Amino acid sequence: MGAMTPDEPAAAVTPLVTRMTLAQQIRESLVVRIVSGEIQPGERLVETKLAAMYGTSQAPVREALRELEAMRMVETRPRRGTFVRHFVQQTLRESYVVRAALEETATRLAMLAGTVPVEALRAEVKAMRAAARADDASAAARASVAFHRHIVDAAHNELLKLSWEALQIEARTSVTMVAAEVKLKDIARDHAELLRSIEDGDLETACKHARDHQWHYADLPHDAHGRARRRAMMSG
Amino acid sequence: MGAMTPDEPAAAVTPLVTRMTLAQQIRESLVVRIVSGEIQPGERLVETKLAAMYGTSQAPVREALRELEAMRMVETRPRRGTFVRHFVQQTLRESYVVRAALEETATRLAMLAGTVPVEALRAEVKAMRAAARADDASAAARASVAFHRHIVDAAHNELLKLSWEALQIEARTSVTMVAAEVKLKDIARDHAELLRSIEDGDLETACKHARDHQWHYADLPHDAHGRARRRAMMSG
DNA sequence: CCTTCACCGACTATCGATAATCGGTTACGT
DNA sequence: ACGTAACCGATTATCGATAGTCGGTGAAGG
Repeated sequence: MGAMTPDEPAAAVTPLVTRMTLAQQIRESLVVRIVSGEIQPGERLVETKLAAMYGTSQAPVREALRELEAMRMVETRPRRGTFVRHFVQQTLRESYVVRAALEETATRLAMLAGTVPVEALRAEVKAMRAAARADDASAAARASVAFHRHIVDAAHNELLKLSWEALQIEARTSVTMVAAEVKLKDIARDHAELLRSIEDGDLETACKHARDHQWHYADLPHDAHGRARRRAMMSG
Repeated sequence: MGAMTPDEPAAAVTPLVTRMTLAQQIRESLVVRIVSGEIQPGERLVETKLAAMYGTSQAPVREALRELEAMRMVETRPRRGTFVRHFVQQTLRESYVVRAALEETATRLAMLAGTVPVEALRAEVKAMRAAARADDASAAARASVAFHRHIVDAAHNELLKLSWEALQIEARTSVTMVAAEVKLKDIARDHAELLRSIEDGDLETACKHARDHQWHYADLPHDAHGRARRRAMMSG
């Protein structure tokens, strides 16, 4: 584990941030260390060690761990301890299928409620096109995530949003783009098509489009971890 | 707050349940009390009071509250306290929509892979019928959850399973049954129908059935808190 | 009468210590 | 040598006590 030692509350440095509770600060720190890879998947997080490391008692650490658990970044077994989840355990492939489920529903809800933010979606597609021209994969990924988040938001279902966010789309999207060598222009095109079907107002078609849009990615080659799933997974 | 006073850990009463940590026991108790309405929306949950009430220290109570927060049943503002959400009932409603999304997909995956555990599903339906005859709502709820869990398991998608479990179906199901005054016989019948459509092998029909099955509950009257949702939410 | 500020009581956030439990290890009986 | 039971070290779950913060209250000032 790292050597980070927040020996000082650094009150002067973070006059505003110190408003956060210790637990929150510890949580954020752990998130960074996990996603950055400093803390390896499968690694055990010992409460007392962390407490010593951060210079606090066990209590705030426990709380931080609980929040991480809610975020699905770690796994806690009573009286056993908490462990960093294996990223492979949640393959990219799987995430796309779940995204498909949630986003299809989000599309349905948003269209039924007439709350689809068409303008915002157009803007994101535009951003994707620009990113494609500039060959900026990162920007394209961001726009794509924003596009889908707009839809999920428009569904006005907090729990749906929560579930969606829990998938940590951001963290996975960029990976896919690189691993699957997706053409940036194709991304822009795909989203434009999805948007068009939504604008057309045909509920079932749009929903199916939303679903297939994601299932498509699930079927792309990713990496060594993603065990090949049967082709049949592509919806008929 | 209510008058409930578990002055006794009731160790003799719950020899098995004691395997759970105090925090978990407290959480379950609070869930019941909140969804049953004993604890009103907006009500403040004072950690020290609860600790005294349950005969524990503040720590397990805090943990229970954190879990409730993750479940979106309460809201915590640092150094302010935690309050029961006003949207508990709506959240219940929302959960059915999300369940619908996930279970529809689970059904699709399981059917495509040919891994639907038909026998197990039949057994659960049978259990529901028995529960209906015995007028045992608790048993019916358990069978229903088991039924759907079988399907989700059969999809063989870890992340889907994870997302589904995160909805805390158990905690919510019993509530709906009471709150919505669902007829136990209807439950058995609904599941039997869903099962039949799966057995028939018609993918799209079964999927739609799986979805409508849940959306139906989302549309049931719950209580005064759940603001009515537009009928249009019922899928067309 | 309305706004400002120090003070007060109520609670939360955090601490340090203790009780309990888990997995592994060692000693023992066969 | 093998299976079983008591023992151990490590770590979590829980406790009881304390420090600090928040909202409200009432006096002081305009």
